[in-house]
Amino acid sequence: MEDVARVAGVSHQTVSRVLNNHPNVSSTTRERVEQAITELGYRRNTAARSLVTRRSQTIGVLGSEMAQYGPSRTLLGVQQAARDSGYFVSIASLREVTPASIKDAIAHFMDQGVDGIVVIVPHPGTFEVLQDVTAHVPLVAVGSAGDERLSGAMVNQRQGARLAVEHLVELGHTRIGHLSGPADWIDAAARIDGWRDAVTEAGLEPGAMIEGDWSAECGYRAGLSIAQERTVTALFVANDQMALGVLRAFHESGVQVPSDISVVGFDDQPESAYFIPPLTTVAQDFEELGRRSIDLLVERLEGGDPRPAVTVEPYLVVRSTTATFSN
Amino acid sequence: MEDVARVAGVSHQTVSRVLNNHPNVSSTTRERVEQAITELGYRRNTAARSLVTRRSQTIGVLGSEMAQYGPSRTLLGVQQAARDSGYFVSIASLREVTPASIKDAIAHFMDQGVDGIVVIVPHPGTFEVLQDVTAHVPLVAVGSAGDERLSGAMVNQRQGARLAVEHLVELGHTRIGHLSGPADWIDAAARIDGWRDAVTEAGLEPGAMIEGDWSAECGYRAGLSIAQERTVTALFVANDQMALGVLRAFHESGVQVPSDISVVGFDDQPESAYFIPPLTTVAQDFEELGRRSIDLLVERLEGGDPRPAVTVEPYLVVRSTTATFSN
DNA sequence: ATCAAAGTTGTGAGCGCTAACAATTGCATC
DNA sequence: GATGCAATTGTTAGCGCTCACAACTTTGAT
Repeated sequence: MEDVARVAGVSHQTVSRVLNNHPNVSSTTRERVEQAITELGYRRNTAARSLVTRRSQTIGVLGSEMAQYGPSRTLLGVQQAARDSGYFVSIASLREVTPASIKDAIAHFMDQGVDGIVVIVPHPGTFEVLQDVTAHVPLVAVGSAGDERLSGAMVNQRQGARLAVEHLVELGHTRIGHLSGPADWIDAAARIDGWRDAVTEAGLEPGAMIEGDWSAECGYRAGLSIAQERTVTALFVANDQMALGVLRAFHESGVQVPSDISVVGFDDQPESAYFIPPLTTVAQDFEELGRRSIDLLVERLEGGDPRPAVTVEPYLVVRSTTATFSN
Repeated sequence: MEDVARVAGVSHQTVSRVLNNHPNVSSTTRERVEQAITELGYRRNTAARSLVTRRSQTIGVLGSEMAQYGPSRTLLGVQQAARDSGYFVSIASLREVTPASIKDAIAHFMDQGVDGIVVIVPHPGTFEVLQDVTAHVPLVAVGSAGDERLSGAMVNQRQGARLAVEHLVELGHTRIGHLSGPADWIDAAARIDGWRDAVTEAGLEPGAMIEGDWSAECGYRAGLSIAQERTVTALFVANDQMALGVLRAFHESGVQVPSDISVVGFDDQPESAYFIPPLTTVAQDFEELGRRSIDLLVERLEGGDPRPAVTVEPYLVVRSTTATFSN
């Protein structure tokens, strides 16, 4: 910086002012300094800057299940938005989600001196742990509806489930089952509620519900038992991976989709359009979710008042696993 | 730090020595200092430390296609290994891979003052761009076989393709086609070579090859045309997503898998076991790939000599899309 | 011409840490 | 008991930057 100052014929402080866009710098000096900067290829030292400003321009992203479609996609949005807002993004992904591993990761971020933290951990216990932690920096949890202080953007899961059910009701189905995610997951619970509400509102009895674990394997097993019992004519599955397993189980069991049983998934992964048959599913914009969460966090970092959580709306994508029921 | 020193009754420098595991500190003082540290909940300031040591303990990870299975999985390994080695991980994922966006991301990392960079960008042009950049820090490119100076760990793609072909040959197939990835991608090219070599070595003529783009959609289209022409009895597909599309195309065209045509994929995504029918595929350990690459980088960061690239071996997972050919 | 107010630039200190060196201590040797 | 050496501890400076404040320059009104 001293070098730049010398070349531009000003003091180091003036260079600093140019760099920080201070108002009271004459345009001629500013130009001279900027020229010196490009001439010398000068880049300001982040460590020194952080030392005095006590801000690192870094956002920590705490994630789990990062190999899955939803979270990895959300991370993409988070990362892009953060970089666009001039922040560096540091990540820590949890191999296993335990209070200890969460605290460990938060400590890691505190050591690093991050300015804020985004949590992309869809597990239920997470938020209680986070409340204890009090990281001394703003913290936003993607998809959490729990605590006002730490809730980021979230997808209206309930509405997504409603969309799926209403579609099935319109097709004339009266016995609509649900293969859910683990009931203690926030998202899974919301989808269960949405399913039950929408079915009830349509004047129907909720069909059988099976609690799954999000995996294709468990979808397969659930599918086999549903195929055997045949108590429902339509099945709302809480994610596309389980739906894949269900489709295979039905295929093996001789259950025709959609003529015997209709199936609706959730997530709209890119592959879902190529399932056999192509999957009708509820799409959610994960990247947007990430982006919005960062916007919220950045606003808070730059001194804005905590705003209410924002909601991203899902939408239905109709493909070939749903058809009118006519028995 | 001054506070800790006061509590422990020593100078700040001694505290620093304890923190950095310097040898010449008596065990009694060390203990006293450590106790003071936990008592005060002291954490050393990274920015100040970086300022004087000129190292940030941060590794930058440059990625693209992060929503895909392979890259996101690799990132997981990279991230874990880096954290285990005491480094922070900063990420920048490219929305589109262009020389400009790559240079931009590298500049971002240089601004941040990362100690080293890992590149997880499977696009071919990347490496030429990286050679220009000369980031002034060690740089490792995952999966690159090109330049000695920047090659990290890589999967033996050629061997993977060979495994797939040999399996098909053993089953009695003589007309083995290939649905490849974009031919200018490093991985795709290696798989093409491996396929051609293995087929030739078995004393056969290579069957038809179609160049795809990794997507399920393109697999679907390729599958339709292959089903129509029926010039091969076995198809080696360069990734599982395209294989999914192929399976659907065959299903729609009335081609039975595996009795009419056998199919082998590549990657072994978790879903592949639930395709209809379950996919025989070549598995590769992406996390290991990431871990090894970081090990290489860290070694270089800590002053080790540049070592030759390490190789991760893939293996075949036989499921239900392959069967003996007997016509 | 004189002064106040605003605009512009420079000076000095210090953020929290580590590296180099200086000072002190303990201990074996002569 | 004096001497030398190693082990341990303390002192000082400075990494590159921003902040608070001081100093200077311009402008326009009196």
